[in-house]
Amino acid sequence: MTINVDITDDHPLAINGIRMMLEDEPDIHIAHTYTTGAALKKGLASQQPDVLLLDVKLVDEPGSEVAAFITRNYPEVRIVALTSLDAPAVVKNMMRNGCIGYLLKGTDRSTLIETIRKAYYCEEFLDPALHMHMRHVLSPSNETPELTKREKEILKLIVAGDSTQEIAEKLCISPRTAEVHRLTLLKKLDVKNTAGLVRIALTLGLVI
Amino acid sequence: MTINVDITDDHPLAINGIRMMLEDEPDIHIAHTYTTGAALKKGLASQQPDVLLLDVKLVDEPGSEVAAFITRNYPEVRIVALTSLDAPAVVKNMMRNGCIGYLLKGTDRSTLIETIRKAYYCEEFLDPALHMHMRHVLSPSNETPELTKREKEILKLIVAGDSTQEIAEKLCISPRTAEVHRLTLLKKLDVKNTAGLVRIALTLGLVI
DNA sequence: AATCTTCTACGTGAAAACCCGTATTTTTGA
DNA sequence: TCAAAAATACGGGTTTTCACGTAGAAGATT
Repeated sequence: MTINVDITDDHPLAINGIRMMLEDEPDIHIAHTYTTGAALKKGLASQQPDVLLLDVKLVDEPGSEVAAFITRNYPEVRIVALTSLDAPAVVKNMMRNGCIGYLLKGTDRSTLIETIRKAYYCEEFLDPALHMHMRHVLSPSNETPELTKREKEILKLIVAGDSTQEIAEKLCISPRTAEVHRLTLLKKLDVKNTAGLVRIALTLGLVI
Repeated sequence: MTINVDITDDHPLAINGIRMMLEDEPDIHIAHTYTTGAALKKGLASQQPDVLLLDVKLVDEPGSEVAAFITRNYPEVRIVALTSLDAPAVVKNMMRNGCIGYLLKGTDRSTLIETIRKAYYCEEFLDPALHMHMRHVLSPSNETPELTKREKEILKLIVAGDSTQEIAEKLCISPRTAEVHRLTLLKKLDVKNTAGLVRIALTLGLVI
């Protein structure tokens, strides 16, 4: 039995690091590695791995959206998020989008291997480093509402520094409407001002 | 002749990746590796490398400040920034704080080795991937003003979501003064609103 | 067909942010 | 030591953001 593993990380160095950790395992085979979400999607079209190690921050699109895409189109691929981000909202976001495991990049070799084997058998695994704080976060009572397409659009413009007026002009909508979206974002992301929106958007990888 | 190299990166995986790239070079010896700025500073107190590979984003403090600290206290250490950030302002910031080289994490093995050797002989080296766009950026006519200690303090609070009023209370200064600092930041960083401040601060690693 | 969500649009008012100044004290550095 | 830079504080004004509403149209889902 051989577990085929794909790796997607925008840092070739990180890919090398993972490869080094796995190369002595006879039952784990690194099939393909990708550095962008686009390359990954293209590669998956022709061949799917058993387990995919997926970075949360990619250069071309948010890892959460890549995960959602894969879950929708290739549900048999077990996705393990592998990242340095340990914010509860990030973990929540990735798990909700179909990841079966979540590892921090500070993980050691044996944990990485164990996680891959568990993922292969469709067993969920969270990094021990965040297990403690995550249980209540991942409970249904603590759901971060998902953002709509429009809201993500607005959020990107806010991060880019556009005012409500400018957003309205760019999207050809009323300033009132743009403002409503802004206020909805404040509530959904549970922050109180623009600074919070930008910070959340950047740290959660909601925008590129 | 052996070049002693230290590596500081908050991702152990990245450290492994770098180590793998360098382990077959007889003249390069990896002396110490660190995952935080604090650990690096502590280690440097007892032993300094010839060349330090330094990530721009660390968990405990901005890489630019670590670079400034090392340049001030251990000027004989040649610092090579090694990061995935390719924004002109980031490069500028690191070079100004004493780095002699700047590599992107997408770099290949031979470039990494060449850069380390050049750094050892105090030769400057910028990643070819950004060489084109950087020349004019690094010219003296295009200087980003440095932020004062107080301004960095204010900036952190802004990123944290505090209003001018709240900042004034926390720092025990007049709201007017807090506002002046905010406006100074807008001008120095050449953005037009709070969203821009937060974005710049986070992408440049000015705050943690 | 009915329902739910999303996107759209509007009103009002308070708070915050932003832009133009001036000016004193403290700190830094040449 | 003397000049420059930084930190402090204030006035008056416009623009933007934020909070509290209501409500119709389009689309998806059940």
